[in-house]
Amino acid sequence: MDNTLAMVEGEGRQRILAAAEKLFSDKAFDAVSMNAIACEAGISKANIYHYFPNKDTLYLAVLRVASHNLRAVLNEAVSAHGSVLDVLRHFARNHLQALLNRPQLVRLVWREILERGAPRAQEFAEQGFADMFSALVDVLKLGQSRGEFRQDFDPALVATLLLGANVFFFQSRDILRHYPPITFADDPAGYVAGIVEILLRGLVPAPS
Amino acid sequence: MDNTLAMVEGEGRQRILAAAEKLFSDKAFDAVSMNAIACEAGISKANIYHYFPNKDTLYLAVLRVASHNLRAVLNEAVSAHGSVLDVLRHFARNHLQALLNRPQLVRLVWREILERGAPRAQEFAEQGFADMFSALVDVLKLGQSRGEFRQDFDPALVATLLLGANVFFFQSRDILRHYPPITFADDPAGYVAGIVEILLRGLVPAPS
DNA sequence: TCTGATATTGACCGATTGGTCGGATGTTTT
DNA sequence: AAAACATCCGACCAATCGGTCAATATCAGA
Repeated sequence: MDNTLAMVEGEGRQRILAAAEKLFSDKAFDAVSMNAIACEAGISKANIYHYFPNKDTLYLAVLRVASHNLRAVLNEAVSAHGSVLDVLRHFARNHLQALLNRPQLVRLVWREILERGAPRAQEFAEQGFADMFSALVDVLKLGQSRGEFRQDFDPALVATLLLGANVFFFQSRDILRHYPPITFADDPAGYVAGIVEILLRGLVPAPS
Repeated sequence: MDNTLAMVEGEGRQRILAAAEKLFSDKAFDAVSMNAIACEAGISKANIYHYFPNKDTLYLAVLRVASHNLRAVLNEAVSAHGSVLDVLRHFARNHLQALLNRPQLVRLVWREILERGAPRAQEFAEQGFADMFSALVDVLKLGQSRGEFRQDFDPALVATLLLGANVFFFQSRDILRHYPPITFADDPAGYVAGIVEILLRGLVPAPS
């Protein structure tokens, strides 16, 4: 019976996890030392080993919670209502906004996806993908069954296209920014709106 | 007057660069030791320092040549002729094919883009971007001026969308593969064809 | 054949790495 | 109070890190 201060069950653990998440999201696994993590967490290095048996386990734990949180954030951003078209628009906008709101989590998980030879936690990433995909594919299928979308495209392909556009925007935002003809680098909402509009209406003028 | 064998001016240099490129493309900077590079190149570690003053310089050199080669490969893939529509299709297909043909180069450059706090060679990446973008934007603008495309979209935005779709496909191909509703993970040509078709015609049925 | 320059190496260096250990702090339970 | 427990840390360890250096091997031009 004391939650007086700093003793609320696993407080030390979470301090370590938070510090590790912060550092691992900026630099790669080998570029982050246990010393740096301990320093960031304000504890001693040896103390980390009281909670985690080794560096890999700690990293795995960080990745697990990060993936879980990111998944929650993204799933939360999905829910919408109204016409299929509105749902699609909301989905795209909220998805990108969620990515931009939690850059640490996104970078952490995405780096793991890109690293080779070490499928340490591909399962996590796949779970996140699965959720996004199925939700988006469902929306598209609904649109098709309602006749609001044409029937002759693969919903999974369009889902890939849309999610990819958002992820790409997130990843290369800094580069896009100092590139003259691009005006939407700092206007994610405008970017998404433009993309969705193009997706819906296409590049080719409608036959009159 | 001897190119008999193994003495063709900077042969040692290139061996080192090749080994470093291979290792750096799989693992991050700190995860690759000079020892590993020397071993991969079949020489001694000390010998590396005869050609490169330190690890950073070597990495920079690797990134420089990789970026240059990637840029050449991508630019080569761009050239096309025929109707604007055909040019666009060729562009998209060849661009993705170029990415898939040189996964090492792409991963190397792209990792550098994603790493934080160390803009070691962002210039290289930006150059590659600039080329692709301007080429693609030009195609789209041409289509607009010819009236083959509608006028009310931002060419830079569509270029981002298309390039992003390809990069995203390249990056997350492994994940896409073991995801049931996706049938195009091993069919890049089909993927690109589907994407371009959607881009051109849009999701919404043409008004009859 | 001598000479100067370029390649190449093994041995070594200080620093840092991930990880261990014994003991010093409490806190809780008995 | 004392045993039992979780928490925390300074000091230490072997291994590896990036990097240096003196010594050799190789070879072109004289």
